[in-house]
Amino acid sequence: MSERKVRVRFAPSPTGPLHIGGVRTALYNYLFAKQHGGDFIFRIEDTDSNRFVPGAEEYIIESFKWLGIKFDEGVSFGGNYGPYRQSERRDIYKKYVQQLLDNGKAYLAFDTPEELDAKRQEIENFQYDATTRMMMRNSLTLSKEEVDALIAEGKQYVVRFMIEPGRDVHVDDLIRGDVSINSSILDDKVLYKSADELPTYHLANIVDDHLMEVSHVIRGEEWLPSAPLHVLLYEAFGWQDTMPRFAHLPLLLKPVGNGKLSKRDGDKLGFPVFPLEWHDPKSGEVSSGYREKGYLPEALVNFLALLGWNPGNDQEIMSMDELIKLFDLSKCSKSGARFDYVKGIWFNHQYLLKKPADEWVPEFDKILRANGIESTPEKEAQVVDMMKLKVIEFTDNDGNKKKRNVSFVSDLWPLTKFFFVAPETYDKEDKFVRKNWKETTAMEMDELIGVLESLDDFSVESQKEIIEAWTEARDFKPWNAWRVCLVGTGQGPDMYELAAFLGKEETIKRMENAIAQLK
RNA sequence: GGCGCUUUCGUCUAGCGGCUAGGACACAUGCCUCUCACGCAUGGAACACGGGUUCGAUUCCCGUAGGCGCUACCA
Repeated sequence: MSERKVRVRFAPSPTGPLHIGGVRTALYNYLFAKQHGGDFIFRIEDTDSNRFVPGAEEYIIESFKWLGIKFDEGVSFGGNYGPYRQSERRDIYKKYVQQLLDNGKAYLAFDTPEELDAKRQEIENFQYDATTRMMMRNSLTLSKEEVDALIAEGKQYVVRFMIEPGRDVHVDDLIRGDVSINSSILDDKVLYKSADELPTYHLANIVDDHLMEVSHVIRGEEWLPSAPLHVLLYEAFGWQDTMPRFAHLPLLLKPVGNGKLSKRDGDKLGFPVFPLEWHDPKSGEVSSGYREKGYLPEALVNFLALLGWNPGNDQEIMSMDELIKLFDLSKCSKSGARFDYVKGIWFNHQYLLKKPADEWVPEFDKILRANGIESTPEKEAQVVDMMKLKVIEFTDNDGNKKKRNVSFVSDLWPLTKFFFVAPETYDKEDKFVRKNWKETTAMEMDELIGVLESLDDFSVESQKEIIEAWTEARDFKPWNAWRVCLVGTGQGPDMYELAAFLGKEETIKRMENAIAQLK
């Protein structure tokens, strides 16, 4: 193929929020474009006026902004190949439809939806193609006068592509190699509808890709069956020399059960399928988003990149720049990938740990405030550092109690409440309390209070020196009971660190309170 | 039903004729330890099946079975 400039596009239809599978498709296009110094185009395919959803376009743009996937041209980004919204390209399509009509590659069909339904009832596996088109109402069977009359009457019609049967059509796919099908199984696809004066996907897609000089079409596998049709269209226009190269990506499958990942699966199974939270303008329904769940965009990108592709070695953590460098269409897998969101959580954990504590603070502070706690960034960063390697308990979808690493900033709250709020009551029945609070403990804690009170310097080092000398002399381990006093149960960081964080006064206050309650 | 794509641990995958079939997530165990952990170490776990081709198949070919997709005046 000719060595022309790499230009790829992501072309969603604005029928709702961006699906996570669409995000991955866009990501691969982006990686491919950037690796080759090419352009990445954002086109809106709104040729189905019935399915338009307000706000979807803005949502999609905001999603990519959050993810760090940047377009070079397109709707809202400018460029020299516009307009980039298909509903604004009506005149262009009309011209090309006419060209096909003039060349005898397409024809007008007047069959109403009802008539078509009737035919489908009448003939099993009815298909509008070479075997049936001569029994339908179209410009092939009607006289020129009849056709003109129908149009003059204002009768609605569609333009159908005339598929020549009995030909093996080959698609050279970058991921799958040569794919061929016989043109006889293709139907005479509708390319244009007079009702709304808009083309269908197939026509608009080919015309736009050609006019926008798209070099590679990287899209989901669901398009593979219609790829031969697209090849035929390029031929019909005489554009085969500049036809883009195709790559059909494997689909994202449900984590459990059968079928591809759908918009409805997400919240049902406990994970988002959309990058951003989506508020449905019609139903008012809210679907969760990765951003709102506390995912880091770079973690989501990394996770998604590896669902259907890998660099050929064991490397898993990769920045966007590394992905751009390493991405390779020929290393994409061919079969669908189950969406393993548990691994997504792990990716977020990895990326969260790479962030210095002060970068956790803004989000952490928000959560604290929501719980009525005011603190300082310094203190909050300290807490993050003490607790970021901990584990959080959660309930999975089957109602089982499970544990996992701190993977989201929001995981911190249940683990860190005691840093800011003293335990109000002490539960004698708590397993940890029962095990570590013995008859003599109150006395020992009293003694420890005495030791702490003697400290002028309440730093970790100072405490450690004095307390350790004391425990050696007395030969016992006060830490678990001390933990009960300050935390209320068996959680938290190193005791010296915790005490130093709370300060002498608060530490002793909590201890006295515990002694009084647990007596 | 028709057509196409696809098939390695539970999951994501490496492998591109000869390997004790590798890694990661998840799971289990041990070590560490002032709690829960992190970390570290260890472990269980896979080539769908049947024919070929070949000295030799996880790898190439053909079937079968399973999975996925498409089959609209939706994209």
